Amino acid sequence: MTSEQPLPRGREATLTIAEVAERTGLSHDTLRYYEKAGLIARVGRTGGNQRRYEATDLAWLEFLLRLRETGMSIADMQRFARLRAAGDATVAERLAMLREHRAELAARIRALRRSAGALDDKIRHYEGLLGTMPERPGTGDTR
Amino acid sequence: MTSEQPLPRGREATLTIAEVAERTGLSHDTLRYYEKAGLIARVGRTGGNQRRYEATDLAWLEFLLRLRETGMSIADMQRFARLRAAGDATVAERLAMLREHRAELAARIRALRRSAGALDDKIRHYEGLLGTMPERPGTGDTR
DNA sequence: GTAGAACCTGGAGTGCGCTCCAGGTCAAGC
DNA sequence: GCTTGACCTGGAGCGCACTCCAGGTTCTAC
Repeated sequence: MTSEQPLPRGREATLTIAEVAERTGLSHDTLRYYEKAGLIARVGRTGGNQRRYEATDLAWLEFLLRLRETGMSIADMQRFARLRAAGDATVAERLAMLREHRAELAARIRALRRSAGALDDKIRHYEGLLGTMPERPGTGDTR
Repeated sequence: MTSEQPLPRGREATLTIAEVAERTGLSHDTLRYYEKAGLIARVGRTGGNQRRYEATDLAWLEFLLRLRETGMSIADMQRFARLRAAGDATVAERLAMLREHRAELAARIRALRRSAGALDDKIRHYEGLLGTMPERPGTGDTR
């Protein structure tokens, strides 16, 4: 044992990049890219410079994934991450960002539902052309 | 007047690329790109080779826009357009494409709603931190 | 008939969000 | 101690869906 003790707390509490990739569905490359881009703060390292993610890193990544899934750009996530890193003084601004994003998301969902309706019309039109019965009435009720 | 009569039917019935761009929100470049990519059949031309769109072209473009809005890739729209161009024998295949796309869309909408809920939780968390009243309860009811 | 705006083509360039690569270092099991 | 697989870095490359450009032609209004 040298004087180096890379990870003080419970040895079970950290994850390798492969484990985080598995849990999040992100690739190793994307995880490194997100870190380089400043979406996540520099992750803890072993003495040999390999990443060891903590639970908080994982939780933050999962939040980022939700933002991504709802269509937030990397640039906006960078802005949010910067605010978060700047501390409590930015809470109001972060809240404003989330509210705005939430409103855009609501609009997107409404637009998708409208388009879904139009798609259903088109599908019914094609079914009429074929004289086909609708397939399993109610395949995915999203209206 | 030469022997050329570029557009036989009613003169009011066709649109220039600028007019179609205005109506669809697509740029001139995108309209030409879609044509080159085979998303729309070659549009009618004047004697001088300038595009004159007909009502059916516009209707098809609007359908394509709906597919695009619901997340269909250009490659898939190309496939659909090819089937359409091939005639009635492909109706069943087109219907299958639309049904599959519709199912994916339903799944996407469900995922977005789930994420919207998580976002709402986060927003409430931040509101708690600030001791703020929620802003206009019910800004965009999408749950 | 002419000016200026609108349009044409082929092809290069752009921004986004990754993804891949080369050339190394590190860690874990035997 | 060695092997083998996992990991590291900086930077190049990619696929998608456009967007821009150069250099030329056409249309419309006067």
